[in-house]
Amino acid sequence: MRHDVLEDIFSRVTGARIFKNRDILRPDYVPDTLPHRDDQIRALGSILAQALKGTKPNNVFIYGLTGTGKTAVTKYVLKRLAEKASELGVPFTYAYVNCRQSDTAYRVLADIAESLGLRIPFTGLSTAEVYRRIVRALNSRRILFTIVLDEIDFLEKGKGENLLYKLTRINEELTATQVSLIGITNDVKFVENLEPRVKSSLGEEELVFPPYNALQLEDILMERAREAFYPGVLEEGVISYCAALAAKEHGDARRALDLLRVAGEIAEREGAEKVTINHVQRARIEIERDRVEEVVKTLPLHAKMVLAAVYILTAPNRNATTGEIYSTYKTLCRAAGLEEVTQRRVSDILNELDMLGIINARVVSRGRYGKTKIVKLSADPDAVVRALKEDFRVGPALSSTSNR
DNA sequence: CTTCCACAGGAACCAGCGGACC
DNA sequence: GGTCCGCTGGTTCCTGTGGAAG
Repeated sequence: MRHDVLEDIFSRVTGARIFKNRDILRPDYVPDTLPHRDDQIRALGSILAQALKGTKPNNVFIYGLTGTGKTAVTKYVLKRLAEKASELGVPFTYAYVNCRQSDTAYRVLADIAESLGLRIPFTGLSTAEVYRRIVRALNSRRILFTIVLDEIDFLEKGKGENLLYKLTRINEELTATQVSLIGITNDVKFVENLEPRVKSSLGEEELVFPPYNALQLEDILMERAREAFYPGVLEEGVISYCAALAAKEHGDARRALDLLRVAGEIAEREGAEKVTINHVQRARIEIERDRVEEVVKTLPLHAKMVLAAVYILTAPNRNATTGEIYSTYKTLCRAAGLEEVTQRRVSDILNELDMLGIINARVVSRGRYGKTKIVKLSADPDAVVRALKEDFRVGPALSSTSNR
């Protein structure tokens, strides 16, 4: 995202030599070794190894917080298994679906179909039709098929459940092929709310990925840093500092890697010879800022309007209520010549902004004075306002009404 | 103890769009 | 070219509710 062609050229010219291979620190890079995940690799491996004998492996459910290596381990084991299977001449394939990217039943099925080599249009077919095609494709050949549903909790409620139910029962419709499922989630509550029949079927085996502690994160970072950076460019303590920061946030390895990568980028940008702890501190701020701007920029129009209203009403020590926000929002809309949405919708928008971590909304009862949400900005206000101004010109309205 | 504010948030439904099918 | 989809971003109507004021 922050990759900049010119930057590379500049740094080469100015002779900054920080990164040997930056991509190794990217979150989607699957390394050859996964430190401190031997137990999980062994467990998953022994479950899936059934496939090599030509029998269907049990379905697996994998839990663990973000950045605990669930995806990496799963991909790694499946890749190795597929290699082994083709070596042994066992017909085995798998589909990997990220349910956050493909967050509807239709898209999940489309992804699965595509890994089977079917061509499925973006839209236009009914989900039932896609499902039928998958069944037909599976029946026409003889393979063991594993479906990975990563971030399964992102499937919409109701419909998603239906899909899961269907997938757990798909074997009943199949003759030649057997399908096993791997569900991955970081939301423990998701499993609790699952329909019992789906839960029991999907959870034939369960695997828990514990968070990494600071020391383990350090090992991971060391390993990657060796490949990613030139020797000696990391100042003493940088790795353990990244590890410590990420360990505080529930041992998220992705976070740790991001910090290290961005710190390196900052160092390179300013032509420093070494990556220092100060670079890491700035990296933390920059990552957060980028995230906020990215999220705000892609917000729908009225969500931006609502956010602008929140911005105007909240100062460091002042919170806003739903009612206040709604009337400010209406004023903004009128000023911009827009039709305003209902308060009901604004209430939902506030919840959405809360979930995105841009604002902080909690419902309180003020007794006689009713029940409301009190809202404050939780993201960096400067980042918010910068993103708002960029593609939507509330600039003048904001600065003239702003109480900052 | 009751009232009653100021909303929360569920349910159902809708318009309009892009896109594939036949 | 009509028909059928799913998705997004709404709408309408609604019942529910914590706790200060009376």
